[in-house]
Amino acid sequence: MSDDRRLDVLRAIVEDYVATQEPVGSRSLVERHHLGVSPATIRNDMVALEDEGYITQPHTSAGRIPTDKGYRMFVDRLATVKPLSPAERRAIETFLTGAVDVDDVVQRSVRVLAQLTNQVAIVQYPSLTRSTVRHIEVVALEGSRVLLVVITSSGRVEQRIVELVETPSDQLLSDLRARIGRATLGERLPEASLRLADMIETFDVNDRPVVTAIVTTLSQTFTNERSDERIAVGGAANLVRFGSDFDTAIRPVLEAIEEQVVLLKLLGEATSGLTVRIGAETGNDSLVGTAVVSTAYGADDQALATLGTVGPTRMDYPATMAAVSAVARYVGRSLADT
Amino acid sequence: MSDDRRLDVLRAIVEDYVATQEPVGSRSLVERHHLGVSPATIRNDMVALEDEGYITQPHTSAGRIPTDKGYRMFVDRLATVKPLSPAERRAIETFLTGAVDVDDVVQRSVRVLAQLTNQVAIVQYPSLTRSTVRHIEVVALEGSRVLLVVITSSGRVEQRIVELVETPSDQLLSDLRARIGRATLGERLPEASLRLADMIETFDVNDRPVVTAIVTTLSQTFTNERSDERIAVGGAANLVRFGSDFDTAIRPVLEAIEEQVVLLKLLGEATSGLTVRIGAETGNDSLVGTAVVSTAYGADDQALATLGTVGPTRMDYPATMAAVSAVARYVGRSLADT
DNA sequence: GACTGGCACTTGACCCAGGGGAGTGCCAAC
DNA sequence: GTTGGCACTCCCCTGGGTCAAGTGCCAGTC
Repeated sequence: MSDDRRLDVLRAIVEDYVATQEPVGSRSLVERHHLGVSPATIRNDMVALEDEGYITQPHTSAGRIPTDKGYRMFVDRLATVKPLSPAERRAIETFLTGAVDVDDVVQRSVRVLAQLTNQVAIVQYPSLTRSTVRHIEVVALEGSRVLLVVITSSGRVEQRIVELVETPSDQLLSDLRARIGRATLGERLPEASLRLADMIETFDVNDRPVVTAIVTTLSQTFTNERSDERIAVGGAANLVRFGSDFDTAIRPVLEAIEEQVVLLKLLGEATSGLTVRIGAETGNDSLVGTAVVSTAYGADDQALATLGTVGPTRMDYPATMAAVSAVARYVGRSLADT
Repeated sequence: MSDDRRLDVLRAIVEDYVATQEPVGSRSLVERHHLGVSPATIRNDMVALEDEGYITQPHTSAGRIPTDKGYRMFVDRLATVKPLSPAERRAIETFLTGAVDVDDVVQRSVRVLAQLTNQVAIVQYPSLTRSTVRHIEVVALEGSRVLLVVITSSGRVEQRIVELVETPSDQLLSDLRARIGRATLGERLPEASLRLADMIETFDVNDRPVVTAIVTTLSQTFTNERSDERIAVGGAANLVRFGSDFDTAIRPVLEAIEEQVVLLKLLGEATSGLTVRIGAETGNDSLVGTAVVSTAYGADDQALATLGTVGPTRMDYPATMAAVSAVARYVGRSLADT
């Protein structure tokens, strides 16, 4: 028995099942793919594939459907890249150009990704801890309030208002501004935070209260976990495609995308490559039958955060993978411009 | 036949149907409410209520369910206010205190509202056009880039980066800063935008390119429709409660909450009072069986934006209405502090 | 005139059996 | 290794029959 053909059969089963959503039998398989052998032969291959755990039958007299292991094999060895159509490329481009700020980029990319893949799209906001400080501004407001603005290399702008106990002198502020700049410019945020902490003692004791208040607020902003966890979700309407059984198929996903923590886990570590996690590989037991396609994105060569889609395991992997990496590429480029 | 009792019957039907999700018959009605009459009498009342269009039967031999008109009557005349429990009050309070910025306030309130009502919660970000300018900052960045920061009375901070053709002098910038401040401080954003436009001609012709670039960007920021349309949605998992028929009950809502424009329409105009829109009153044909409870919220006495919930018409109106107005109150207070 | 008990009627929900069809596994033959 | 044939399995659909809930109506009572 030829090993090659057996893999061809697996590929055909995955493709057909993804297309029709129905168990695929030996007869329809030979009809739709020119395999050059009879249904009986295919059946032999099928039992072999089933023995190895790549496919399974919902019930005795039904066709076969791929198992998670089958999908994995498909993704790893059988899928051929499916380049985006020019129309799709153009869609991404027109969607993302015209974004005015980082918020906008994220919102738009989540929309376009959901639309391209017909799945639920997830985009993590550019990570703070992985960016560097591009600019810090300290602005006196009315009274003893001070506005702090941090601009990061990823174009993200964070601001905080600090209520001070006394109104600081202009001189102190400009001094502070200069020293903060010297200490943090170009540094990664976590390091910048450390540098700032060291800085407090270099100031006159009288100024300490003001300096401390400002510097610690900045530090907090730099290491603020919450903003590192920000996530945008889109395409919830595509949950329809998860199947008809609401309770087992749709509800868990709906619940997962409400929980930022779960979502972050799903997206996974921002490794640079495209990652596909199928079924149990998602690390979430309640998400049987769902798969996550994710990748890191970043300005330049630096990974800033992750984005991806979550959909049913019976998804069009080549198309989804192409869309995810294309959007990631464009988002990275778009952020570099901001 | 007593009109009073007939309304009592309607109230009982609404309450039972909301509680059980099943058509309610004359027998169970007299059992669960001490109406003091026999099922047969109730039946007579029921045909009257049905003739007037307040209730209907799914099929000939089933119990009655309220029509949209019935719910409306219930909300308008029959519902008794159901004050929040102390635990619920505390939940709102602890959820909203500790919010670091406006973004955070909105995110948290959408969560708490969804949790309290077990419905889909919608919170519109504080409107820009209805706020006034609290502070504007113009900061020179590296090269010929300039950072513009706008702080509004609602605590919202918008920022834009402008790429200029030439590097402006410090003197020009501080002049600009002063004049912009004078022209816009305390003004509503649309008016501030007009004032800025008038300002350009008061500058030296040589400075015009720089001034124009900065001022028009500010203007755009003030009148940016997109940010006026920003909305947070939460509690999508509660869609479960909309019923079991995915296509007719859940999908339309899912689609609606993906579309900002539709959402904004749903929330409706930011009138000051609590508004309940039932079925067709939502103005959206595909949302049969859903109702929207919304209200304006604001700092001080000024309406800034709207928030609310969308749920099935068979919802617990008194509880939902109480939760929505309570959250609105707290959000308003919380924004005033920021 | 309002209320009540009784009763026939309607109708969806549930259960069960039987036929049809798609697909399989196995086997003997090539 | 491949193929056609064939018996078998099991889901799906349909139809009929029962059941329970609830109604509408009517005659009688207060």
